Amino acid sequence: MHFFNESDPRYIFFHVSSDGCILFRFEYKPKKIKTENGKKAKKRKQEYEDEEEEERSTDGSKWKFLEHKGPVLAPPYEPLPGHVRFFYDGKLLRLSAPAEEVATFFAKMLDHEYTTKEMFRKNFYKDWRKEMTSEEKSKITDINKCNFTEMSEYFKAQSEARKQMSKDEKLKIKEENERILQEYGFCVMDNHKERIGNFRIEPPGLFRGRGDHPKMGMLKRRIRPEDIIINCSKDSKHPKPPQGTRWKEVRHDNKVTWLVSWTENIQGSIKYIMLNPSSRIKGEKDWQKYETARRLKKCVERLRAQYREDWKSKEMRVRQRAVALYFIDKLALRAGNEKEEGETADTVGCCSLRVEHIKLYPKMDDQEYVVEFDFLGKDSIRYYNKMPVEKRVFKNLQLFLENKQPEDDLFDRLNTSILNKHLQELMDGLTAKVFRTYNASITLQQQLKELTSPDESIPAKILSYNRANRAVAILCNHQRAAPKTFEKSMQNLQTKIDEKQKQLSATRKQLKGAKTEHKASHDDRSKKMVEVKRKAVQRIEEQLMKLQMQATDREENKQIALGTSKLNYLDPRISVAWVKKWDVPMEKIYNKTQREKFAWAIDMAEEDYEF
DNA sequence: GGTGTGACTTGACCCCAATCTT
DNA sequence: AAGATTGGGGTCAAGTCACACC
Repeated sequence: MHFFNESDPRYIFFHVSSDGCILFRFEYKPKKIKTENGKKAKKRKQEYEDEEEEERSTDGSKWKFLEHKGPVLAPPYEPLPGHVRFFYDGKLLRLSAPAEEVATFFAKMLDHEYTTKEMFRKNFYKDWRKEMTSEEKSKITDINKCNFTEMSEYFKAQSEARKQMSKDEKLKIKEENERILQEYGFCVMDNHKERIGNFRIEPPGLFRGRGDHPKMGMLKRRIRPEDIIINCSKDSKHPKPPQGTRWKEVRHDNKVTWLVSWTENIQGSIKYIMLNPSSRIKGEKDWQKYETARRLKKCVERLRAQYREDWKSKEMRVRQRAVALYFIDKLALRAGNEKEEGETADTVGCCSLRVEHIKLYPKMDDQEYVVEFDFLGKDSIRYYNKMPVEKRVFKNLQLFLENKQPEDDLFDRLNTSILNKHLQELMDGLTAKVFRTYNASITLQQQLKELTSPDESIPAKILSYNRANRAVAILCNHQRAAPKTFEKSMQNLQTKIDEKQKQLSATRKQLKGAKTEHKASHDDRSKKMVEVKRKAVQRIEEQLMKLQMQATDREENKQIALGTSKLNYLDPRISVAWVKKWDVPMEKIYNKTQREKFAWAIDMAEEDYEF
């Protein structure tokens, strides 16, 4: 059997009226499997299509046929060569293989700051001891007496050697990776060959949580076939476990989209292997998400009026819900589920805000009723913002704060489940996160409208696009650490600009000279010269402008990450429409992967698309 | 309601290969 | 050819939300 490799998605969609809102039913048709030629194939094709028309009905099944090769397991541990030594308390100590493996995890991280953190060291040491022989346990009693430097040096040398490999060797590795990708990186789901997202099982190592994580440094154990659940069709060719091993389970659950799962030992949560964002199943979901956000657009004013009304409610519960919703809407905060204390870093979202996270200022500078937010959100990224709010919100907040300690919940009568139940009643499919999607997308659309000037150049248009994107990223608080090389790369760019500037003035001077000469001689040759110089000036001006745009863009982007909003919050059809409207090449906005992920939108949206 | 679990989306950061510069 | 830079992909942690069960 062989497959199409080029993706040429086709879509069918229906409008379904519900509650005055238009719903879409997504029917995404990526490439078909190309089977044998001839009548038989034609007949099969017809069968597939007949099947497809009736599929995705009401029973919640996600697929009918699923076949894959299973995961790629982590490579087995390779013991260190004899010359790499470990010292305890200054004395050479030969470690057993299991203890050595865990020690190498630590050694590999030695240059990272977190290996100096007490919590990291403590957790590592505790888990490391579990891997030691009783003899090792009795000898090694203090992690501070462990010397991992030779191991660390060895790994550094290894990675150095890898960099120094010849072209041939590198090519071989590349080919091998390609082979593995071809073998394990694709599956067949309902007549389509689809790319798998993460087909490699996570290798063992030391857990590194984000922020101040209580479990940092713990051993993330090796996943064996016996830990792995395979999900595929009964009538498919089941993936084979490695010789002499067996899977934990092979199941055939078409109510879920994952192919492989296992339970991770740090939090005890389940990890999955799923399809790539370019797949039908992910694309449909993505489309659906934006359609829900568009339905919110249609009723958002009604909901806003409602929560403003609720600020006056005599029920505390309702007031809290209404203020929280106001924050979610206005500031694009996340819902804020409760978390188990001591299991994860201490971070919050809207519903889990605590008294200590906000400060109220009846007056601040020339503004009234200012709320200052300062808390750690997802991934322990700090959210800091000062916002003037309406008097009624302010008064409510004062009320919520009464008689509370800093560590008490701000919204003590509210959680995400209550909030989402309420939202569900207001609009079918509405949850807290839809507001983020809606506000992000609507902001992009508005900003694009506002910032794009019809007669600016393509680079200027791209700057406008990035600025619109940036407005969203700021709204959603998508920050990044300023790149380590930021200052330098900025400087380099500035040098380039200075040089261009010099070049420009030199060329301008030449143009002037050419003009004078032409005035004097009036011959063809001097006329040509003027033209040549004029063109040169123009070209250099363009180059200079492009550089300046780039510099502005980069500077403004120093601590802002655009990727997350682009990938997860912005209805791609807005961008596609914009690109088509202004004749900006699609590649300037979406790279190859993004174009694959958003193939449905590129296909669907015309320049008049309105979110 | 409260709690636990499962499935799926969102998120920042790291690394490396491709590309650009010297 | 070697070194520097950068974009993009991969990684895997950390969210959201639905649902089952009591």
